[in-house]
Amino acid sequence: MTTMRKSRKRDRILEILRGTRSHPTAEWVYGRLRRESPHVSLGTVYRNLGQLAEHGIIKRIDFGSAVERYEANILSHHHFVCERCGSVADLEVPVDESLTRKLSQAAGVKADRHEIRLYGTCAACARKGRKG
Amino acid sequence: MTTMRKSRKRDRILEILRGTRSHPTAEWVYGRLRRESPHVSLGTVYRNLGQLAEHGIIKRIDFGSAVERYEANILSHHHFVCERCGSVADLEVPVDESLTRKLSQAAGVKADRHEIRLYGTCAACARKGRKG
DNA sequence: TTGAGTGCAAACTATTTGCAACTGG
DNA sequence: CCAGTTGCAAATAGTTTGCACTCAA
Repeated sequence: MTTMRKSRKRDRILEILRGTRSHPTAEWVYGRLRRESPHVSLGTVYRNLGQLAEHGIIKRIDFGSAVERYEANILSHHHFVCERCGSVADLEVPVDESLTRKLSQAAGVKADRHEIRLYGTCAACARKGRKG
Repeated sequence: MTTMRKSRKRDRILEILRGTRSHPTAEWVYGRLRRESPHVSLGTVYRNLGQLAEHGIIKRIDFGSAVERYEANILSHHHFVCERCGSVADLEVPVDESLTRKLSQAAGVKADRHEIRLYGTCAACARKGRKG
């Protein structure tokens, strides 16, 4: 993680992201930024979003990898995701179906299911030492 | 969603997936399948995994899109994901931090945070009609 | 001055698709 | 026989990277 110098582009990218309630893609941010900086490159947007995320100023939301994963267990269940190696494991705990209704009502949305993801370090990675 | 004929390859793909507790990628399944069918193509694996998922026989785990999304809200919060259009919205409900510990203990893993994702149909999509 | 930031284009990776041959019902 | 399945290769889509140039500290 390198130190961050100040940059007009990055500032604007952050402002754009802060100015929306949606959870935009890099492409969307690029489109917005291009209105004021027609020559900005998509690479710059990716680089800056990545840096901002690395510094904890914004968040990237996905499973930590863009790769699709599949599982044969189609019963509702939750997952544990290792933030070091990206491995995924099923949680051996019962799913509280009523939580979907409770959360939906509280949040004012219409959902028919929910999934919980626990994030941490898996046993294998923990064994390999504490450095990141 | 087309009808599914029986196919040796698809049967094996399903068996391979059922034979692991990991949550493999298409590439991983491909590697396994190639041990017994050296000429199988990656396209076949993708097509079959996709079909099995479409028919609800297996599950695909991700946000419904392989595109990375970013958000400026770095405080812990949950999300609502529309299964029609893939849009993501923050849930305006407080996060129960103690749930991380409770779930971790019950599942026997070491996690330091959790995230809940509600899945359903967003208001905009619901308005556009019931067909899907 | 010097290392970070940028535009541009090329490279990469994961996934999808067109096509001709094959196969199950 | 006919629609679904497959291998192969080419095409996409999203993301990353090398390079030369610019800019901030």
